[in-house]
Amino acid sequence: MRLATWNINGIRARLDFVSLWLKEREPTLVGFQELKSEDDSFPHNFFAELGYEVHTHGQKSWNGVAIAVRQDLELKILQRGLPGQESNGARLITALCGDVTYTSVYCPNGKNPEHADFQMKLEWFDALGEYWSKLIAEYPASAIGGDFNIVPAGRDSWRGKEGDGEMFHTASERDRLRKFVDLNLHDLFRELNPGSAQHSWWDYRGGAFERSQGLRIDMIYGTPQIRARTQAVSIDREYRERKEDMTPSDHVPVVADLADR
DNA sequence: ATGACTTTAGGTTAAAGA
Repeated sequence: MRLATWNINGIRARLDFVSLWLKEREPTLVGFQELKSEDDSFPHNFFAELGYEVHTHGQKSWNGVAIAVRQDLELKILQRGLPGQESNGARLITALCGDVTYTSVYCPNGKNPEHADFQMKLEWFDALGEYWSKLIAEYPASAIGGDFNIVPAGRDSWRGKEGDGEMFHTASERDRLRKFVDLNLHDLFRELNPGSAQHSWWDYRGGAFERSQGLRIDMIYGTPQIRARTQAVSIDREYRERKEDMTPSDHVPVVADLADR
């Protein structure tokens, strides 16, 4: 089973890139974030022609998450929307495929520590922990992939330790992320690539990608059962490169390969 | 440098992103 996560920054603007990537990677389950599309206008036919069924939790203009599954597999949606946080955007969807649950999350940005959205971001992570605790009590083989909008540690930022305290690197954000991960979750990329300083996002502005000024904010976490089955995890850096007249997302996919049981 | 670039909504610009 190949799991992936990708913040595609507008699904309708990214169809050419998504098509190339699905054909090359052939993932089993994909969590998408930042659809920027309502459920009714989601391009289901486009994905069906590529062999995928997509379950969406969208909204107009902003946010929006989805889970795509190879159309020969059975999938059941367990949850749309983070309980208690629905008014803060369409940011979570959970599916069950076989004995594995997969959740796609788009965590709040928070803007800056002085903004009201910052406190909302912290509370959102608390709510995510509450939801996750209940989910894993019923489904011990659970994974969650998405844009967490927090840099876990110094080596995950182009700024290194110098970034500590800056937005996305603050102690309060990292405390909330750590509290969530402490629910016995494993950062699959980090554990299989312990010394790596790869990133998953680069600003569109100022030539950040060419200057290697990125952040690792897109992660896939798994419970111990998922961790035990994980064989390889990679970050698809090449999908940040402009191809012909196609504009990439500012995020790239993260891909995890799990052994079949 | 409240910058840079890109998306959406919908309008001749603004908001949001990280």
